[in-house]
Amino acid sequence: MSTAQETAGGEIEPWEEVTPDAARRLLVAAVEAFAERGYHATTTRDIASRAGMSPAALYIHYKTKEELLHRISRIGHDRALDILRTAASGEGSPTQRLAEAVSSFVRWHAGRRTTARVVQYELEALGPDARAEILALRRQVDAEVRGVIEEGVASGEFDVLDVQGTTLAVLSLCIDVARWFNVDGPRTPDEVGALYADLVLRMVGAAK
Amino acid sequence: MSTAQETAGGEIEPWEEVTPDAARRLLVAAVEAFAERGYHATTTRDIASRAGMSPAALYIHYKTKEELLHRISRIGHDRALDILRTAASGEGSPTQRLAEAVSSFVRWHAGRRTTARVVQYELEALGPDARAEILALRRQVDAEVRGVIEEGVASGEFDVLDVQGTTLAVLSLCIDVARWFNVDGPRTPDEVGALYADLVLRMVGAAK
DNA sequence: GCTGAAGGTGAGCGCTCGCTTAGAGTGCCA
DNA sequence: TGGCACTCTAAGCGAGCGCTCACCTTCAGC
Repeated sequence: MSTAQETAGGEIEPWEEVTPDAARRLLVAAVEAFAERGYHATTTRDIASRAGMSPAALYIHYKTKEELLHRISRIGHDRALDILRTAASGEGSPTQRLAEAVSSFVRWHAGRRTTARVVQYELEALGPDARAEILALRRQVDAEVRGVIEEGVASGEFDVLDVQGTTLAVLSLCIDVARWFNVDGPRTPDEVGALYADLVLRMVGAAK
Repeated sequence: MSTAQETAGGEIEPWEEVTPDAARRLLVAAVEAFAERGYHATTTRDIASRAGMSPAALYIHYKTKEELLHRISRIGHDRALDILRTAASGEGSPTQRLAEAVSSFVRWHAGRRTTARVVQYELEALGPDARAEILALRRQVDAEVRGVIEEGVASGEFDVLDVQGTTLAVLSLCIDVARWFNVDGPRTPDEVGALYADLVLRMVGAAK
């Protein structure tokens, strides 16, 4: 049995590590509000009322509004890094692992779009210390993707002129999904993941 | 002689259409502030003081803070669309025109990063009417890129399974440049433009 | 020299923000 | 049953927000 709860849709709810229950409800409410309006446009009163609590209740579980963002960003980056690591260190050729990394990373950005939006676009609202901690995680994200591409180049499967530039472009493509993906749109997260994996394999010159 | 002024760096300053001078200074100050901190985290006092004026002066030239964002977004989208139209309707094969479209669009996002950030990421701060107007421009942006890809498919130069999905991915790649590009980083806008044009041609299966 | 339009300022209004405080309700254990 | 720890609320503080208003300066036209 998984340690993570699953929703009706079969998607993993990644906030089970946040306790007690009231703290988790506040955090989930904050993710939704930050994703919809952005950190600065969200009020603590809005977060509390979404969680069905009074404004003061927020400060029992979190010192400041920024701490809420920090917790969300930290957990979200951990999850994103975990997804990439699992794919990058799995079995199979660099081609297969890059395809799996891109498709699972994209699925996460599309399927958990609200979280991904906060994680990818609200970084600058963090203070210097928290931002530095998160930036370290992002360098690890970059390193995972770059590693797979380097292996593919070394094995001769890939044909890449600028490894770091291509790494950046691959991540760029995946991350931007959080900006445009629409749950009510014509594509499922799985479909976008498959399409983007194909496009990325083309970008690195992998044989089909 | 061009109707646009040029800076010392040779880059076109696109705000010459904004008059009088004080209104332009306020608008340029707002672009910088919105790009740095986001629309909601920027105060009208900050904008005015960057322009060397008192807080009240802003309201002589603009009805509200949101009108400033609207003007910036409108002019920026017009410029972005103009860049794409010029490239897409130019001479040469679909391959050449797609490469030119991507490289010039990316150059704009990198070289005029502050404007591009506001244009691409502060859309949701606009009210319903203004947002609808801007969304119409974005559909035209999409149509320009899709048009070139469709021509390449029709001529047999491109090998694309999902034209609309690939169009979205191409635009996605270009737009995300505004998020990560760093003026002090190792790459010039020209270099990123050339790299991304190459990557996009690979994505559409164009012969090298 | 006078006038009106245009562009500017200092002061501050009404409001909402993030956050605090005093105290009430609830359940656990001696 | 009493007391304590924990959780939550009602009320509201000080600060800073977008924006306004009364007034000042500059300058072209007569």
